[in-house]
Amino acid sequence: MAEAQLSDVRDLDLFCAMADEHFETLMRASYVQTFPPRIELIQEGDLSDFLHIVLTGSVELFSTWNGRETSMATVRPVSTFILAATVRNSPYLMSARTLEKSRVVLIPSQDIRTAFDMDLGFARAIVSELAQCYRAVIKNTKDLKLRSSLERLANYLIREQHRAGGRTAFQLPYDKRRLASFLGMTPENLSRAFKSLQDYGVEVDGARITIADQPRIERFAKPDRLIDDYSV
Amino acid sequence: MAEAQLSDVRDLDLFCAMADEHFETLMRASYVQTFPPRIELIQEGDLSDFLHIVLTGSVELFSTWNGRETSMATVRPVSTFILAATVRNSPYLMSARTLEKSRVVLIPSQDIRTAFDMDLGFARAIVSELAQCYRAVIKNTKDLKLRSSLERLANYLIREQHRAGGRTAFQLPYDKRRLASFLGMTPENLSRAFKSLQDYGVEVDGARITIADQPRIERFAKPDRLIDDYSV
DNA sequence: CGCTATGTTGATCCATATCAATAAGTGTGG
DNA sequence: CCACACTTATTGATATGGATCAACATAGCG
Repeated sequence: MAEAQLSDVRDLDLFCAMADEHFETLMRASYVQTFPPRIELIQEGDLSDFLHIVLTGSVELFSTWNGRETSMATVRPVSTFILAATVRNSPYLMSARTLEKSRVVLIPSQDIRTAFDMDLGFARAIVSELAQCYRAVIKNTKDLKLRSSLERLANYLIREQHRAGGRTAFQLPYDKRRLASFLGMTPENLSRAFKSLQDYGVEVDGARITIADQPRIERFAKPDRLIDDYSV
Repeated sequence: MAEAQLSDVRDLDLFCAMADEHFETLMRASYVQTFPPRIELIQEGDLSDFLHIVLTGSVELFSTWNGRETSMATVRPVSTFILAATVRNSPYLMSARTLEKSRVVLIPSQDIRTAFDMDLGFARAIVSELAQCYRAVIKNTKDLKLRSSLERLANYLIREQHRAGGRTAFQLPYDKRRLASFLGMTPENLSRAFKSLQDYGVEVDGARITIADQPRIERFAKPDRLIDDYSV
């Protein structure tokens, strides 16, 4: 693995408290691979052999049932995914596919479990990461059950704006079809929802969003730290 | 704490691998309290001071936003709740109220974190528990996003039947109003959904449900281990 | 034994899905 | 480098699942 990438991994919350020796052992056991777009990295139901880390590109987590499919999350660099399946040694509950050309680290699940037992800092980090993932999904459930699709979109845009550094204009990070699925709505309904938000000072030009009237959209969206704050 | 209750706690997955000494320290720092029905034990947004364990009775986890409320889960004996907030030392994302008279153990969050650092068996159990909680919420999200309300009800009934030992007849564990909210629907809609399921051989008499034609309801519900199996 | 909360049923409304047609990109191979 | 195919996005028309409103029934409970 290239030096720069290695240090990106090292800097992850999950690894930064780990002893050098243990980290190096883990990395020696790992693989780095570059995948083209739209490659299925993981199929739900498969047994968890590796913890995955996205170095570059992006990966979509999605699930299917009875011929239907829904987008569950998008993983962006640099972060891990399917940690829960790894530590429980259980089948994946979600599938994963690259959205674009992506570089991914694969760490054998067994080595993760071994490192957990040997390194208290790493153990603490795993717990912290898992708890954060849990809380993120709870927030997502609240978003889904307590808000209408228009409210979900409005709050999503406010969160994305925040993630883009708070600028009034920013780009949607992936296509609208996926966004619709992530927000639990159809592409047609998303398209109409964007139009409705024009009344609240949101301008849409393709993937470029401009929040022209911040107080107005926030008055409508009512963002809540117990749903929308990533840090809490 | 009474001997029988203490051993119930000891037998929890979370504590059973823990050294005696550490478990006793934890229990000495804890409180046991009995609460009447409909008491709010936790308010979302409050800081997490205690890990809670339900010994008897039952506790509802719910969330609110903008004047709306939704039921997130029901905790039944003997299990813990809000472990994630405890380990992250963060505000609760859900409120909790007793549904009936309930006996609850309160373990100071700080003692949990101390025990984590001293006892590898406990650390492993916490990780395992958190990962399981995470996976439960993911399953719930898949249920919500991939299924109609009728399908959610049908699968819920099949799961409850399983939990009741697989008998054809069983009781709903709490009132229909809460069940509706948990399933993400209105009480009126739930009432009609129950009527619709009569066509699939489900008989409803108050809180008593009879699955008269198991293959029929399963053909409709299409239960899936990656959504409905608690053990996976 | 009434009172209040819960559950049911009917009528209606609304948010969102579905179906259909078109437009606009986007990538590929000739 | 362009033409074609294919996917994505938009828009309109319509259908429908589920919500809301209202009335009534029922059942715990003080």
